[in-house]
Amino acid sequence: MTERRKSAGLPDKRRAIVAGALTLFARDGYTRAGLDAIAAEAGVSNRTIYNHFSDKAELFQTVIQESTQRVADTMVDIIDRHLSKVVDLETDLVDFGLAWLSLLTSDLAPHFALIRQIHAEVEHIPPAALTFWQDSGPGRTRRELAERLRRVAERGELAIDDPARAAGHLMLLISADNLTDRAALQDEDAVRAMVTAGVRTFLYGYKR
Amino acid sequence: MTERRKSAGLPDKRRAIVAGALTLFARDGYTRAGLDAIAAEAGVSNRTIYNHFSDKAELFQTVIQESTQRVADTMVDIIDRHLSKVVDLETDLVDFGLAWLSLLTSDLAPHFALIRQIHAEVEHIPPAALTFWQDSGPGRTRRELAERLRRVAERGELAIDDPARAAGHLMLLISADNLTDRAALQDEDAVRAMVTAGVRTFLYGYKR
DNA sequence: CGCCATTTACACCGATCGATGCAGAGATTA
DNA sequence: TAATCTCTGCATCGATCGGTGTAAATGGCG
Repeated sequence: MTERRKSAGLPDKRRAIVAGALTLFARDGYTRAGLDAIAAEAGVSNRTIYNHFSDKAELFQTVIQESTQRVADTMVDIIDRHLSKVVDLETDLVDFGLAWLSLLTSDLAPHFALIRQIHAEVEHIPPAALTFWQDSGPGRTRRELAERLRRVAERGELAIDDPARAAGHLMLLISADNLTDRAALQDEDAVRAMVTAGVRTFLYGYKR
Repeated sequence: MTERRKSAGLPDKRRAIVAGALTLFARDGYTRAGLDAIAAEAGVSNRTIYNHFSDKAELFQTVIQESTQRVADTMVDIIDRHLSKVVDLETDLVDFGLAWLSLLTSDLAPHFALIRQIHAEVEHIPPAALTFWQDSGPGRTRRELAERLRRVAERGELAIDDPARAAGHLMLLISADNLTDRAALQDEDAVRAMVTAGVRTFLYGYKR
């Protein structure tokens, strides 16, 4: 993978650091998360972190990039799996939405807390890093979803003039208010009802 | 208004502190915002802050409460102004959405940055304070909007079985991706197009 | 004027934090 | 074995921060 200098020494230390940093950055935010706590979480010496990253900021950016990469991969997978062959549109969209929402309570959950940290720290993150994240994360999944919707529309099942906007609307309607009402994510029936309602609003809004 | 102890002394000091704290909390977040910086922003001595608030945490909660109160008042005003008497549903909803979005670039803008801070700090805020904010802010506006939509539905212009959910959908569709694509808020035509598209998706999803 | 509450500047404390230096332990490769 | 690299623990530095004490200054009100 990432070619390593020479011999041994750093087998998974770097991975452990990034994983631990994700955990703490997600929960505590950039400023609150101390490097000592990150080192402890990663089971690594404080000093070792500076063998792999020059800076706390660089570590933060690395965490963002790697977590975004992994989550976007998973999301694209979900899109492809549910929307490549559409049989019954509403059923497939609801299943897609349920798979989508299941990420929020999966082992990828810390990522979404990290996203909230990014939104909060937006004034203190280099614009280049922001646009990179935007493009490789939400932008990528949105393009992928838009392309799937465009194909469905081509077959005449939906009337969509702006697939990107439609993709945005669908993602919003599926996620609904998971930010304000996170407790509801525990109730499976409530999740299904929320997703179904969102899909129907989307569907009847775009139905041919 | 809020009855003050006795005589003079604290005319607007407290207001200045809360206003300055809002500015800095919104931009820098709870941890990064220092009390010295807040005092400077408010044109007040560091020590004076502790004459009005026992704690940084208490100051933060006060800022949240007062800002939420004011913004919610404004939002309820907008709802009432645009949706009390509905003439042409789409036109009125679009106008409502434009007024709604205009808040994001108004002098109330710092509030929405503060909201992002709340979302990020959600693990470090007393649950009671969270539910209070949730209920008096987003919850209140949502209930108000839901009530308006319910009345419109009663007159037969919309088919809504769950007004609260419909209100949530409408707010989402109007705001669209203002979080990810904040640059678009500067372009008035783009904003109108976004709002119109959101309203139409909502409208055709709920139209009778 | 004189009482009283508030404000202010300044000094200070203890704690935390990011970051560095260093010396030694461990492991791998030539 | 010797050289090289990483990891580790520890000590430390400088800076920042939340919060307090204090004494002087301010200004309204009797």
